[in-house]
Amino acid sequence: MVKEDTKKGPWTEQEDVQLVFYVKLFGDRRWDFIANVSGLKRTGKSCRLRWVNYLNPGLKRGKMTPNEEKLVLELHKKWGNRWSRIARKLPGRTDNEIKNYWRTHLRKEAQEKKKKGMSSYSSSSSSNSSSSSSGSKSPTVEPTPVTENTECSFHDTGGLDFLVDMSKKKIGLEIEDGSNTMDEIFSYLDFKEGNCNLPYQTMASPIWDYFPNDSLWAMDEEGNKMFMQPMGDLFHSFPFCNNMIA
DNA sequence: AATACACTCAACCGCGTTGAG
DNA sequence: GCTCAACGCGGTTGAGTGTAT
Repeated sequence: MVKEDTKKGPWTEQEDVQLVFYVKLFGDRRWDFIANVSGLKRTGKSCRLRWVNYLNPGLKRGKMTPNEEKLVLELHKKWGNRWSRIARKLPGRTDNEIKNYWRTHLRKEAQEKKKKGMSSYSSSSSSNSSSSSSGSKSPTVEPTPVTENTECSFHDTGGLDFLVDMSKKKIGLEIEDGSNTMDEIFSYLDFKEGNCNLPYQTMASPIWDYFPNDSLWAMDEEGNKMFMQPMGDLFHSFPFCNNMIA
């Protein structure tokens, strides 16, 4: 199906909020479905990309740590440009982020070291050369444990500033500084790490209380197939959504 | 202060894979 | 087994930003 007037280019704040809302509602799998029901004039592909690379609350932002850098080098040496595979070993980092990082930082570095005849990669920028695995050619490099409690977690590094600002301005959340802001936002959306992948059927989310029982689903003309009604306007029927984008 | 150049990263594109019908 | 739509991945692009001259 060819989508007419599909939007491209940078995402707006409202689109982001809307996408977060619908992913929260339906999980992060059915991207074409989400693209359709959300009313966003985006392809499912575009929605997925935006979520995976930017909106996902599990993302970690900020500079790569020396350990992460080292791990990327090790894994790239082992797997080549299998970015998504490498990304799975670095919690909170996306394939796109690692790919970009590699291209801008590490590729040059690795090439230079190769020229100099170094037999294995190791991060020169890593001051942590005394790490227990230093010099090891072991293929199983333990990733630095990256948790939401580390100092440079996504929440703490000011990701999604727009949501923060918007929350301050439009939701009325009282946020004093940068800490906890995203927690507050996602908490507000009842959207915490760890349950964002839940299929909507199993989400014990009060968000469903908002839905009228018979407004989401309808039968097709033959009456033999249920389908989800377009919900572009439904987003606006939630009080807090209107508050957010008003 | 203005300009050029370098860098970063969000987003798009094309293609291969997967799974439902 | 075949077809087609959706998904996921890797490569690439280009706008925005930073830095050097």
